[in-house]
Amino acid sequence: MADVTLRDVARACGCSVATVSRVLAGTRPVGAETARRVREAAAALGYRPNHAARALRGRATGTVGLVLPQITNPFYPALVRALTHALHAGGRAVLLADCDDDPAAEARHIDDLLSRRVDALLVVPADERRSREAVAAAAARVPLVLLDRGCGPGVADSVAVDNAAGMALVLDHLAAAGRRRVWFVGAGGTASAAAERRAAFAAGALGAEAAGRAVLGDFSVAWGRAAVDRVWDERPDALVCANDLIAIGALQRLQERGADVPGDVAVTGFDDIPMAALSAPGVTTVRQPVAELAAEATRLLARRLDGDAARPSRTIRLAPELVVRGSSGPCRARHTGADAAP
Amino acid sequence: MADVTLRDVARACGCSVATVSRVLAGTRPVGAETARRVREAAAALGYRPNHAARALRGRATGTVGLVLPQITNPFYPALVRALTHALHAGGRAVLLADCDDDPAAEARHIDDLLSRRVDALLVVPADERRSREAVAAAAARVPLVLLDRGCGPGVADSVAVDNAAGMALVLDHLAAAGRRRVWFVGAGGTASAAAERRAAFAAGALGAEAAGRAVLGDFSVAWGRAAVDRVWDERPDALVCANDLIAIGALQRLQERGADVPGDVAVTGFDDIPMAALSAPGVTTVRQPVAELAAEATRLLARRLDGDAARPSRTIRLAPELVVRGSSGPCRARHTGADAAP
DNA sequence: CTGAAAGCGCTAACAT
DNA sequence: ATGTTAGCGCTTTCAG
Repeated sequence: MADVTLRDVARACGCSVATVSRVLAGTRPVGAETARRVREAAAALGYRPNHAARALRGRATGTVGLVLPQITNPFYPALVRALTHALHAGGRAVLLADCDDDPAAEARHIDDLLSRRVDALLVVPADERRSREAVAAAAARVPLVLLDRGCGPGVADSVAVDNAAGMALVLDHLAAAGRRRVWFVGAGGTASAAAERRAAFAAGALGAEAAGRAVLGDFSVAWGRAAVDRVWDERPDALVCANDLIAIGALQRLQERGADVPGDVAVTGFDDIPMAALSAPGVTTVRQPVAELAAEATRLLARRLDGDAARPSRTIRLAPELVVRGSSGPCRARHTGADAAP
Repeated sequence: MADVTLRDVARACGCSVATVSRVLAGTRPVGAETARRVREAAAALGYRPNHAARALRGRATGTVGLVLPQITNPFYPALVRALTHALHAGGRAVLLADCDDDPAAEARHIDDLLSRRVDALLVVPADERRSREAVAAAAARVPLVLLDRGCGPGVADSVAVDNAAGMALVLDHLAAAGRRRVWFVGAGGTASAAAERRAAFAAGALGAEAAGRAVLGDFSVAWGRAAVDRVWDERPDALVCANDLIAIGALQRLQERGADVPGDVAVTGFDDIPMAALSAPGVTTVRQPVAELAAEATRLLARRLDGDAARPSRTIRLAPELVVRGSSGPCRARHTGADAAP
């Protein structure tokens, strides 16, 4: 069961290691007959190239690092799936690291991945500001693409959903449905998705004073629940949540307090995680184009990998899609209060 | 920005590469003063060991392959998180592969990971039977631990939840609550979790004819919904589902058809995915001990890696925990029919 | 078109 | 305690 090397194959088919290497890598023209013999011998012996040796000799490891802030955030599994499939299709392997939303852990992981000589890095930064240093340093050494969240301007190539456009879709939808007391339930902090979504709400909010109708917490179900208690007395007729987890928490708590959703209050989310379709009513949300996100990210990587590395960084924003579900259905007569009968 | 090698460090501090290597790897005693100088120079130059070279020279890559059937199954993110954290803590990196439930893709990924010289493999096999060949072949080459699902007896070390014990917990709970017309909504196929759970239901079902009260589909929300329509006319007072996704689908469909859960019908799941806590009512389920699963798996790996590789394979079964939520609350008077008033 | 040979960066004998 | 040296398996000049 000892490993079969190029030398073994060369010996078996009576030619040199160089020839075998050339046949198997397809680097240079080789005699047709020789090539056949080599391939046969390699197959017979069960030859498997040693990636470590290849990596040492050449420059590439055929490996890409994927750094996530929190794999348990239900938005990421679909993204991971799309990315790994795209990368595997290109013959690369994926080294995965999860940071638990901790920029220090993120920096350590990036460091470790670099010392493992990944050909490139895909990073969903934990924090727009505090991730910047490690990301910028890494981007100077290998092609690096930021995904889903940014990290300051010009740091690296980046591909993300257009958060502003997504919020605009939501606000238009609610306005068209006659919702007037719209509150934003957002996330604080400096993760770029959080910041962009709350800025977009403020910018797009209906009327001047509406921009002030915002409460901030984090991207969690628990915060969604708490936020309902915070805004309850304001009698909102719509809660625009910064992601689906918040929306699901808000929906639950509203129902516990006896509000009719969507009759009294509409609720919207962002991301379109699987759970969003499964609550009752389903959560109206903004779908992130996960497949396109992954495709664009791998395209950017490929461009860096076999193009000039020095090109200025490029930012790609993908258009999101509004997914209308029950949670933003028709509202009933206004000013009836949350606990009134229909 | 060129890479700093051992030679550079050696030159900078006036000693040999061997000494530097010894200091940095801590393999052999080195003079305290020299060691200090070496470490200083390494830090000053920003030396980073080249894992490819290390892997080529020694035998280990410090890398473990993790092969999953479907990362988008909401049970896995928590498992991936626990595993990657445990492995990173041990200085290893994790190569991730997702198979889309396809044993052929699984075999290809295992093959690729082996040729990348992973030190070990963690595999959640896609199928008990059709994964066996690739898994057995891989287990002959590197330490391999099966997770969450088995792959036939004696193929490799394995750690999983005790599915039979979990089902027993559920059945006891329902019996104690007075449920008598209990149906099993399971998954067909040969994935071992599916097979074990349906066998456990049949074995533990209350009464002889109860064992026949089972319908089989797959591990999905859609199947849970469809299953309700299949068993509706039997007027079950409890649906024991083979996992939480099925349970959530069943719960939804029951409510759509006007059944009261848990008044008319109790619903239970398995796994305790995040969603299970978020439906209304919450889904009573069997919690998989994810942290322990990951801990045991890494312990088994460690044992193989620095122990004798030839030891007979060992199977570890972890006790699950029943999590009681609203979906299995008190039932009301029996034989009233699903649409009767309280 | 093919072979011989020089390393990639590192570790582990083997010397000193 | 430290230095010297021989490769790990592969790709890639450089000769032939």
